[in-house]
Amino acid sequence: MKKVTIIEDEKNCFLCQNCLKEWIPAILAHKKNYKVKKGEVIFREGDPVKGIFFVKSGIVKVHKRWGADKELILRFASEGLIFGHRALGGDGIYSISATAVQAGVVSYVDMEFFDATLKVNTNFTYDLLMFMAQDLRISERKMRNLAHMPVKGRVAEALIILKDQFGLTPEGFINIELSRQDLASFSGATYETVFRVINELIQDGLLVLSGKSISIANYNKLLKLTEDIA
Amino acid sequence: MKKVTIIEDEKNCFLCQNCLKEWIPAILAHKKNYKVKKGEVIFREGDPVKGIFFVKSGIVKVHKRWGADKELILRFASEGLIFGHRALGGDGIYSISATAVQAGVVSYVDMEFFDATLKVNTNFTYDLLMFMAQDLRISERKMRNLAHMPVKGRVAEALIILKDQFGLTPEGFINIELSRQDLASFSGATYETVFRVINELIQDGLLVLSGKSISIANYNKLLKLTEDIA
DNA sequence: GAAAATGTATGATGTAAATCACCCTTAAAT
DNA sequence: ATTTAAGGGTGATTTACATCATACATTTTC
Repeated sequence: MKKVTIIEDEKNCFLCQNCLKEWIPAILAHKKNYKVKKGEVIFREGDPVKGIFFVKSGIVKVHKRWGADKELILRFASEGLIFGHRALGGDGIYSISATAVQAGVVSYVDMEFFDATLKVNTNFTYDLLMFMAQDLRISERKMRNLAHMPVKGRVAEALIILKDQFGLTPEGFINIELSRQDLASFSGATYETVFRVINELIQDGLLVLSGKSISIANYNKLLKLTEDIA
Repeated sequence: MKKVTIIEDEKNCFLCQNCLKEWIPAILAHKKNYKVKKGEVIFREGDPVKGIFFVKSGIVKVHKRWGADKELILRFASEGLIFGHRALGGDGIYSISATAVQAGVVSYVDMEFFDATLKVNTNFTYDLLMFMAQDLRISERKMRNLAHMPVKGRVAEALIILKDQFGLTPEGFINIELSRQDLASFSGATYETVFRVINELIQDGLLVLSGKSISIANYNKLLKLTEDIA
């Protein structure tokens, strides 16, 4: 990661916007900005925890591996989102990896300073608590899906989540460049199975492809695949 | 749920022990204690959120269903643990169900009061944040396991978690009465598959059964089944 | 600009785990 | 006390996925 200096920094800083005005100088003094390239690993599962990150621009995948060549993408952190915060109160080892899937800039503060920020800015702590409750609801739904929902439903849900998080291009395609392998890892299935499922969804007129871009042609039918009433 | 009055109530009250002394009278004024029978539903996925619960005694399973007859047990709340807190900052609908698996007493405070408690007791909010970060790490590991770990490993991990949380009886058995169906739901597999896997584990000398009770005969081998290095 | 690496596409084969089926025991309910 | 329900045990069958194999396209690298 290459360190970069950004002149105007308060405007799109997650911490600055959620903390006391009086604390902003402290944030600016501690914060470091890093440029990350596509595919660059920010930290790896098992690494010692050094601090907390925020996405300034670009997209970061948060993932966990199994064995040598299997991974599960837990979520994508896009502009304004925090990542690495699951390390709070832990054993000092990152339980997940973070890798840029689209080049951008990430902000970083060391753990000690982040902890001080929480203790000083009680409103920020409260807001973060609400945010993490939301994270937990999403995780638990995904757990249930992995245990019981067929792959088709999981792919459908993955696409809906991506559409909600990243929106659509002017042409109506889901606005994220994602490899098929990453889409498979996000759905919790293999590349080949996801490939076949997508073909079925195209046959049935729920999706339309254009190169790597995916467009949702029938949202209601796609949504129905994510529901549990057979 | 039958409401019960408990005279000495500060001693084993999760809130009292983590909040400011000055706040305790407010807690005692708002808190309600309910007796729950084995199998009794405390709240159901989809119900409107009314408040937050704490286990005073007994064991509560937190679970999420799929279709008519499939469920996944997310975790067990035992003495002193909070449940229902994922509702914080949500849409006012419980995303999970809570059911007693062993009779006991649960405490309850309404959402409004809990929210006030968070705002007044900033240390409590901080502690809860750390607790939820831990919850998130556990959830994400379980997600990864459901996606990639074979059932044998998941059953092994379930048993280790149960042993860590509930300890052992004097005779060395995992100290929780759990139906095979619940063990299967906690492992994210069907009753039949878990039954077969347990038999294999007995054959291989990793487990010993006595009626419904399970004893871990070879902890290291069991632990090895939960690791990802093939 | 050749070579290596990475992503995409698709059929054939294998298998882990779900589903179905049945019976048997124990606990709860009428 | 007899029925009903709930949990436990076990084999046979099915299936949804993963795995394997192979080919081609595209991007990156030296």
